[in-house]
Amino acid sequence: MSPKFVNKIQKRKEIAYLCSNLLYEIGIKKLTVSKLAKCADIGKGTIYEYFENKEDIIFEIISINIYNYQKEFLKKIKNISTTKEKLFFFFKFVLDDSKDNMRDFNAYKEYLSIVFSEKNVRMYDLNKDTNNFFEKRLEDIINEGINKGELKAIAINFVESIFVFEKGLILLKMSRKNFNTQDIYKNFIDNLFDLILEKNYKKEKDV
Amino acid sequence: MSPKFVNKIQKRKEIAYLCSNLLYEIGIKKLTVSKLAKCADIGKGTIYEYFENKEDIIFEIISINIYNYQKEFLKKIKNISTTKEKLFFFFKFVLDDSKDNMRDFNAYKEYLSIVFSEKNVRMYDLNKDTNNFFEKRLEDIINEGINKGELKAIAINFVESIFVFEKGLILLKMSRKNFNTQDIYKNFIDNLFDLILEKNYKKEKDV
Amino acid sequence: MSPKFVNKIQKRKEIAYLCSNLLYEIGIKKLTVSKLAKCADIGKGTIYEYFENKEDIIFEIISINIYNYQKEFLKKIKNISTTKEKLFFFFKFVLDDSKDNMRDFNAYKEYLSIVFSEKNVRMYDLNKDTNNFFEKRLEDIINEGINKGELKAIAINFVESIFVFEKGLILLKMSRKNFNTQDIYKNFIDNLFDLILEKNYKKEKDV
Amino acid sequence: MSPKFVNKIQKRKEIAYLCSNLLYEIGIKKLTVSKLAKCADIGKGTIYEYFENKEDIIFEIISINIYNYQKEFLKKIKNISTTKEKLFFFFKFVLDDSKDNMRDFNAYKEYLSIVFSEKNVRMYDLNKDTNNFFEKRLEDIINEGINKGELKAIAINFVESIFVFEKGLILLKMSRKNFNTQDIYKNFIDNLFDLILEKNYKKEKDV
DNA sequence: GATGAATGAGTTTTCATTCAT
DNA sequence: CATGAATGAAAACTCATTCAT
Repeated sequence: MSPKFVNKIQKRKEIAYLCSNLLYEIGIKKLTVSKLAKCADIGKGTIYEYFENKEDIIFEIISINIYNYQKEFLKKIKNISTTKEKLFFFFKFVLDDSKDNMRDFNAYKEYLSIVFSEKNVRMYDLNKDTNNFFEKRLEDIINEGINKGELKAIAINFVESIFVFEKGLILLKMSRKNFNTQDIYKNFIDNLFDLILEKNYKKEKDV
Repeated sequence: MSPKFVNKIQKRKEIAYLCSNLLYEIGIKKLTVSKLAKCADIGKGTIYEYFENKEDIIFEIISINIYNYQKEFLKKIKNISTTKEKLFFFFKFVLDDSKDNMRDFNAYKEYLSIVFSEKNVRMYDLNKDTNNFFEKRLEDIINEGINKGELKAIAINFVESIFVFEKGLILLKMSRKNFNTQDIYKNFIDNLFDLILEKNYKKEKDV
Repeated sequence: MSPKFVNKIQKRKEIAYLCSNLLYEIGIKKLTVSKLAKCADIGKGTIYEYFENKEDIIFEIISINIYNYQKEFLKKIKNISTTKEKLFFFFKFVLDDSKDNMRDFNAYKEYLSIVFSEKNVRMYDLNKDTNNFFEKRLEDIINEGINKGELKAIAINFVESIFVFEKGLILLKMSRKNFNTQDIYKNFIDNLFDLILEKNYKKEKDV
Repeated sequence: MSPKFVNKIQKRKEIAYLCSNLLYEIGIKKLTVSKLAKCADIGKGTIYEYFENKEDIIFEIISINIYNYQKEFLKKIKNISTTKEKLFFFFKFVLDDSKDNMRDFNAYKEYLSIVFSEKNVRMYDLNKDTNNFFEKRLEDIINEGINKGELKAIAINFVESIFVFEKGLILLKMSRKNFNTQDIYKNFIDNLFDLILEKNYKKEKDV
């Protein structure tokens, strides 16, 4: 609990944050410690004052990225009213081709490419936590929809499948050139809502 | 019978086949041309007689793997009768933890890690073709089920979503330690069959 | 004196002749035994039936090139009448930018680059012989001019300098981009002829 | 006095200078980055901290050699009084067989072997600059001789030819074993001075 | 005699990590 | 604490030469 120790953790985050953009810009394969040091405007040796090795700093960068994405997610979803819109927001990550979102999407892609090619326990754990976080958020959305009377009670059974479906879209978008996720999402969501939307809401939509 | 002229294409495949296990065992990151040569029991230079570069041999290994998997898939699915069993077989890739299947699964994981971290056009193309192949097979399965009266006609609308769902399971299994795909699959398939199975078939099941 | 032995020498020349163009086209640095074999339409191993090593075949190619150039030189110079024209023809090698001549010029450039970078005795000897041949030809030209009364007797003293001057032009043309040898040659030859041309010839020219 | 910041340009020159001898001793063909590193007593990787690639360090070595030669040339020529002696000094490069001079001569030979076998723009440019420098110096020598009344005014017309002649001697010395340049030079210079020396100077000499 | 398949020594180059200052 | 200079292990790739057929 010495202030020195706190500073170390703080500085770790600062450095990682500064390097955040670099990762998704040039990709992990071309990322070097030299470039990271230059990007954070510190010496190459200083990197090793705060990080065990290259893997460590990459992990920190990705952690911060994910943490920020989650924080942002929670903040923004508050302002969304209907369940359908919330679901759409949940899928925004895989639907939105804006520069900002693609930054996050590509960062996640780099992240997965590590997870797939290395047996990195921390990365696996981080991924599990992230998955759990977002699956929980999806559950929240559905539960709220049920409580508000928008959705049928059985909707809760679909949480898992919806979550998996989103992962599938992610994989396809990552592994295909110019893969159109929007159309597939629309088709999916229409079929889904036929099953889980409460009648009065459906009618409103039809009218 | 003199080896004066070697069938280069044939030898390419032989070498790639011999190295096939190495790829999924040690992963692309630790794969070196030296190791590949040793694994195929040939000289380092010989690799370059048959492959342009390291990327070329990796591509060949993966191509062969995928090609063999597809061939095997077509052969085996012929002997399966019911639609439900066929679907299960379609998902076998992501459900079966046997050594043999994990070999293929891990090979595909290595493959995706390349696709994610490099901008390799051939890899993207191969991926597209493979995706198309399997989505088509899924369509065949569903269509057959409809024609045989097992499934409702609307089932065809679900092909895309089922395909995406499988991809989602793949991503999750690849990025999570000991991820249990079976339970999720069962839940998904039960919900799905409630929607697309013809009544008489459902009753049979219930009885 | 067995016919087999004669055939070997003959075949050496045939192979070298076929590869002659390849040398100046791609340069010694990029010349490989594989390419040589392909160019002569024989097997790589066959090269080593007729040549000791790579250096040996390069030497043979260059020898042939030089030999042919000399043969051609002797044939063509016969049809030239005046001394000035003969001298011009002597300098043709360094003045003529035609494709054909540049082929020979570049071949000689490659040749010198070997002589300069390796301590190859045969190359040195070949070069000496070639130098001697052409210096002798220059002497012939000048002597003939004197005998015909075109040149002053002292002209013979300039043979060596003229020869060296030509080498200087060669070096400059080889080591400079778009080096204009013609103007320098004209200037040189005019000054020279002021000194060595017999008066009556000079007058003719002035009138 | 901390070595935290090394003057990269300075160190470049230092390394290149240390490797200078190696180049002319073993020649470019046998020069490897490993040997260069060992010669400069640094690690192989350190070479790449200061040079882009192998070509880059070779270029630096040669540049330094040429630069030093020019500096030395200017310094020494100041102390020479007569034009004839100055001319002799100008030709020293191709006449002097002392170890020191041969070092420079061989370095230039290696340099030309690169220029001849590669299409290296920087090398071409360096060569042009060097040529221009020395042709200008030759002009200075002749002009001075004219101004001092040693030489006839027409001597200036011979600058170019003298320059080319020197290049010819260089080529011959480089491509011939034990080529005697001195005799040829003497013959040349005597003929030349018959033409361009002012009468009183000639008489002095004769007397 | 002819051949081309096989090879491995040798080359350039990269870059995570160390360590003296 | 901070640093950047130094490094060498490791990697991809080349190609002259050998040799079994």
